[in-house]
Amino acid sequence: MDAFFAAVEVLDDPGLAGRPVIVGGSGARGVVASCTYEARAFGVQSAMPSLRARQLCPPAVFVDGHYTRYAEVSRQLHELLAEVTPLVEPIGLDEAFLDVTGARRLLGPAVEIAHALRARVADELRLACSVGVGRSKLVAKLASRAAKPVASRDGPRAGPGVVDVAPEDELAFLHPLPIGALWGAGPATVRRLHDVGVATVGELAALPEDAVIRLLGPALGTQLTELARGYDPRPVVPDRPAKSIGHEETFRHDVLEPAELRAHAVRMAHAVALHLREAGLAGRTVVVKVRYADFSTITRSHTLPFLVDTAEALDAVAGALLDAVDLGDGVRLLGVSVSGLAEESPARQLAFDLASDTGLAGITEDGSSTTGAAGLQASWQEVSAAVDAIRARFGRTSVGRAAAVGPDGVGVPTQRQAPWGPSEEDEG
DNA sequence: TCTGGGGTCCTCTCTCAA
DNA sequence: TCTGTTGAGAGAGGACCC
Repeated sequence: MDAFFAAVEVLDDPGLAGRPVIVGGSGARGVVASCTYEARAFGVQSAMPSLRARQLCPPAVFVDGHYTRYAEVSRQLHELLAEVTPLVEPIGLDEAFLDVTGARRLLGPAVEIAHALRARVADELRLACSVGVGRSKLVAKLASRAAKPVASRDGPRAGPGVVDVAPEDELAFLHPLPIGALWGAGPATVRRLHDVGVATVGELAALPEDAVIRLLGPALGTQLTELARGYDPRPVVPDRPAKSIGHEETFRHDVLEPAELRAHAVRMAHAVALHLREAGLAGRTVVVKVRYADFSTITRSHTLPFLVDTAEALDAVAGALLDAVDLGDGVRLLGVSVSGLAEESPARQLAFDLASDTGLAGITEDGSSTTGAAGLQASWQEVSAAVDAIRARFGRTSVGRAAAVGPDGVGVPTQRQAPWGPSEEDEG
């Protein structure tokens, strides 16, 4: 999708059409999540600090964003894509890979499917998208980028909309591109390659693979060499199971008090537990992430011998991990996440663990307590199920623990509408 | 300029058991 | 019993994606 979040905002408020619109956290710690091509003409980009964006584009209209609305449009988009082929692999809310190998007999060549898809998205969602057609994910992705509109000082210039790269043209298409165009080559990798005089995909393709492996390690070295030579056998995978679920927040002001940080941790444990149960999942590894005032970041984790999905069990582990963390000059961001996910019922697992009497001791060497994690999981499981049932009937904010009251004052932590940093309103 | 949030994957180090 | 090797798993950090 082209400038997805910003385009949805313009769709919902036509008064914004033709103006530089920036969706993101408008506060001092916010970043740009998306912006219209009118804003891009001023040099504004995604992930740019909002303060910088404001300097570059004084006439910009800042919108805090409406995440649930974007998710709703995304669902409509994916329903539409699923009508083309069942082989749809979503990449975030606004992108997807489609394997149309099997759809070609019914719908025609891939490039025709691409044009038809663009027209349907424009008709039914009233949004613009760009489509790349290629033999591999890499080529399709880069082709879709080439199909997008271009921001210029005179206003947005329409792109081709659809770019089709034939197999025999792949290397001619890939090799002039900057190295950062390759999937997996971010700023750090680009720097390392620039240091050895490699700036384009073609220059990387000409290097011996073992030299790239020595520079970047076996996994990334092999991957980038193969991509640079046009070899990308990755299939389109429709259903990727989640590997972790978490929640993190950057605070308006650095947190210095342990008690305040613990209160945030309780709230986040509730948010994560809710998300886990809604997904029908439970996890074994609890991870706490702390970002300090100087932006340095640490993580602390603990793997339990049993699955948990209740806020109380998550909070017991997260709290013990947090107790062992030095708050330093203040904490800017706190995150709680769970990995080692499984669909298996925690109740069944726990019954087994209790029966075999394994792994129910505490986790910290200094004796601080998470000894309750197993007991809490067992005792709160039924309560959590009952709370879930009440929320399913009366809404997510109908019931919750007082300790988990969020900044918006509701009794359960909710997914924030605009998860890209505190807004000006928050800071006011 | 001063850096969000939700994720995935890779690498390195350490510990423990065989 | 002690030592060295190896592999698995956990923990931590970093890079990357949208």
